[in-house]
Amino acid sequence: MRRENTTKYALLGLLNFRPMTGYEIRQLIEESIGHFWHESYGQIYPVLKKLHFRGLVTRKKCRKAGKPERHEYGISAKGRKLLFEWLSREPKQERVRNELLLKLHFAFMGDVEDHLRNVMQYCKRQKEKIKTFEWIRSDYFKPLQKDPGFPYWEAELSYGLHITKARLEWAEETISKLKRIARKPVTKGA
Amino acid sequence: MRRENTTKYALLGLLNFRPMTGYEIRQLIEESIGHFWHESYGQIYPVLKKLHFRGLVTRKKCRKAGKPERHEYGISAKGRKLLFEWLSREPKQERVRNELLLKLHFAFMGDVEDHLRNVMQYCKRQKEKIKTFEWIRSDYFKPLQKDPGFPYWEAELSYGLHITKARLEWAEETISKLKRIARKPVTKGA
DNA sequence: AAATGCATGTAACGCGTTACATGATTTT
DNA sequence: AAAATCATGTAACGCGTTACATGCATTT
Repeated sequence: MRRENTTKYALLGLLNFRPMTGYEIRQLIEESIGHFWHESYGQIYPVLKKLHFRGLVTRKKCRKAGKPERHEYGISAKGRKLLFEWLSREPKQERVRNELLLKLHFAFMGDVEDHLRNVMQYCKRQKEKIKTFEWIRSDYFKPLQKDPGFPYWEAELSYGLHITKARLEWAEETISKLKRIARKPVTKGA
Repeated sequence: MRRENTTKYALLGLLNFRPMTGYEIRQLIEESIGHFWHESYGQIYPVLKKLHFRGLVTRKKCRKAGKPERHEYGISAKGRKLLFEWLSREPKQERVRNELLLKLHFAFMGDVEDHLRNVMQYCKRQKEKIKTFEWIRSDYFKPLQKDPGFPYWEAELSYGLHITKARLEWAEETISKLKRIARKPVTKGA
């Protein structure tokens, strides 16, 4: 079983909203699905090229007034068919690699303070994320309420909030645990 | 900034528990840190070879009675130094790619039933995971209580529980949302 | 003796990242 | 005119996966 290039489906899905250039795709990813997906230019442009070669997207030179030349890509009927076929399939499970937890697994070998600092940093990031999510919900989502995609986007956001809050809770709990360890090293304990 | 091969640190960390063969390493990963880390043989063996070449691990032929030849690797002083140096550094942030959420983002383009099925599947897996975690806590952890690493491993497990419960909650919430959509498609709604 | 399983590895492949190259446009 | 920014790409690299190869030991 060969590995599946998911990038191509991400691009097809985005192009099914509207035609876009590679640059716009990247920007849209950042601002709309950045919480759970990423693509780099070094991936986007070659994949677009390949999709075009395979007839899954159309490509149109378009030069807007006072702008450098750009290529606008749009999904083709063939591409849409492939996208729908992929959409109907079960998502493949992500394989996680959590470096923070890996380090914690070895933490007793090193300095507690280092890991405490790491978890505190982690904790801070979760708090920031939650603020962002709440901003999205209250401001960014306003004009989208009538969109057929809205309930799904709401579900995505909710995912982010649930997970991030869980991480935050864990981090706070773990910080106090690490603080106890730092005060009372096991090698010296009763 | 070149990409960092984390596999090498994972292996060094595990070998710092005790000397092991590649096969044993793989097994240990599966049973101890499998919830947040993975390595394949095709990665483990070459990396061990490279680590040996660089003098970060020692290698010893060891043939146990009635067993095929095997190589046992152990961490060297140099390797331990590198491990500790890595341990003290801040973990690099993971870049997520959540295919389930990506599909949800495009879900309104396709069939609600497909996505409902996906989320239900996801929900089921979370329930199973929670059971596993609870088994680990009640049974697997028993003999480890006195280990200096124990509080950290407890924290790891707690991470798994927090996250998995959050995912489960989200899944249940999302299932009812999707069921509502399935009954009342937006294109026909009031 | 054959089949299965254990254990160790190599080879091929391709995804994805980082760094670099290019040119046009806007700003200073 | 120079610097910064926008936009589009290519090239090199290497991590990690999958598939394959090998050989010994145990089971049937």
